[in-house]
Amino acid sequence: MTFQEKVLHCLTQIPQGKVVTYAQIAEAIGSPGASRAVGNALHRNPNPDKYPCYKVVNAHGKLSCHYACGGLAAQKYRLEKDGIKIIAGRVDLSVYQAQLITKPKLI
DNA sequence: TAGATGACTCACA
DNA sequence: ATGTGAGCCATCT
Repeated sequence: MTFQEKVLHCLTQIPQGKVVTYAQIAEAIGSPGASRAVGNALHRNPNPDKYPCYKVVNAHGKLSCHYACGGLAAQKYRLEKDGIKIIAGRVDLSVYQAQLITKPKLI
């Protein structure tokens, strides 16, 4: 399982109405600090339709301005549709940050 | 194999 | 609050 596979798998584990940060994913897949690499994996997301990459935000809860699957507007739209309130272009991590209990390595 | 790149993060001014 | 600089990891060229 490649790094990208792990990242994508984590995306499928994000509960509806929640979001996660890049660093969170990196830590969940066993590579804490690889937040940048996570961004890379999402950038090369092979199935943007299957993997909810729009649920991934940076450490400040802000949406990625480089989101390539419909643009920032689409990302915001999907998040709101998931029940996530966007405030000033960002989400309230203290409320919407999900706990990534995903452990691809153990499965 | 080495160097450059990026959807990041943290610390400091 | 905003801007800059350095560190980080996986992938690309």
